[in-house]
This record gives sequence, C-alpha cells and structure tokens, in this order.
Amino acid sequence: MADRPITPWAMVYERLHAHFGAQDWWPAQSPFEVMVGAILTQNTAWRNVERAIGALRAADALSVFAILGMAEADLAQLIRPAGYFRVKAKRLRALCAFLAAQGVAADPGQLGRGQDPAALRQNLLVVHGVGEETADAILLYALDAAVPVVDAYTRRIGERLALLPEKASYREIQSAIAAEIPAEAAVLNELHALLVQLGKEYCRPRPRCELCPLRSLCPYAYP
DNA sequence: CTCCCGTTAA
DNA sequence: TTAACCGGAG
Repeated sequence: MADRPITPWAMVYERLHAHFGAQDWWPAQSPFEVMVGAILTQNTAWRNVERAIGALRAADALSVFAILGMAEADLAQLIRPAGYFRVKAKRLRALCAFLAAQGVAADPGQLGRGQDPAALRQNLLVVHGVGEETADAILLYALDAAVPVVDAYTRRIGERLALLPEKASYREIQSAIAAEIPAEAAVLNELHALLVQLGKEYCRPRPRCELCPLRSLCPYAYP
C-alpha cells in the first residue's frame, strides 16, 4: 500500500509506516507458535510471553501433542512468566484439543483449509479462552486471512484520533477499518503491528503527544 | 463488573 | 509502590 492515502485510517497507516518502518509480525517460528502466543499475550506484556514460549520450547512442549500429553499443572508452571498461568494453561489445552479435533494437530497451519474465514472464526470463538481479538489474531497472523485485528491500542488510538465513536463494539471498529483499508492480509498485518507500536511508545494511557508521528492528525494532541 | 497474575517501567 | 501489559470468562 504505497499509493496515495485517501481515507483517515489509510493516512494513519502511511504515517506510521513512514515513522516506524516495516514491523514484520508476528514474531514466531510457526503458525502454532502464533496461536500459543495469541493466548499467552492476553492482557500481558509480550516480553513476558517470550519467556513463557522460551520455557515451552526448552521443555520441548511447543506442540499440540506435547501440551495435551502433560499435566495441566505442569503446563501452568512452564508458562508462569506470562501471568494468569492457571487460566492460560486451561486455555492452551482447549486450543490444542480443538486443533486435534479439527484433525490438524500435526500441522496446525492447515487449520481452516478450504473453509471460509468467517466460518472458521465462528468455530474458534467456541474454544474456551478464544475471544474476538484472539480469534482474529490467529486468523490473520497464523493463517494469513485478511481480517483486521482490534485491540485495546486500536480502540484508544481510534478514539483519540476521533476515528471511532466512544462506545464502539469490536465488530464496529473492525468494520470501520475494513471499510478504509485494503482487504489484504499483508496490509492488515502491518497496520495492527504499527498501532501496537504507536500505543506502546506514544499513544499510551498517559500519552506522549509531543513527538507523536500522528500529532498533526490528532484532535486529542493538537486541539 | 470482578477475577485472573508475573513482570517491569515509571 | 503503582500502573500497565498485543483479553476473556463467569
């Protein structure tokens, strides 16, 4: 997406990409690792997720079979650095049970092959511990489906830029973005990663508007 | 709405 | 010492 920005969200994309450069997400070595990371990063700093994934890898536990084959309490101890370790252990097991039931335990990247993303999303949402954001993160970053991922950063940034209504639902935000950004996985991938970066560095809960790359677009920073 | 929870920046 | 962290379930 290097052409002329037209819509507000496309403008945001252009500015962020110019400022931060390509983000090259998701940081993972396999689709399954993306899925695991998507669960582990729920309301958790990525730094701590890396430790948990490192522990899983060190224990040779980064597979559907390994996770289903170990005691939940042992799994919980391995992922302890990611926080919420007891609930997340249960969620990881639920995810793995789902992958096994879908017949893709040996190759989770095959999940949803020949199925449309909307149907797969519905199935994912049934899995314990998979909500809308986690489902969409899996669709986009593990399976390359052209689905916008909406998170707390997206909402905060969108609200401050006045691109979103105050109490917009997940689906409303997703639709607003989909209407303004090309339906290409590579672009939606990059957009979400860029928004996360902005949310961490500038558009924080206590914002740092002075050097924000979106300052001139933002009524919050520049009233 | 509250709980889940370790880790680190401020 | 607190606030925040690439949310979701009950």
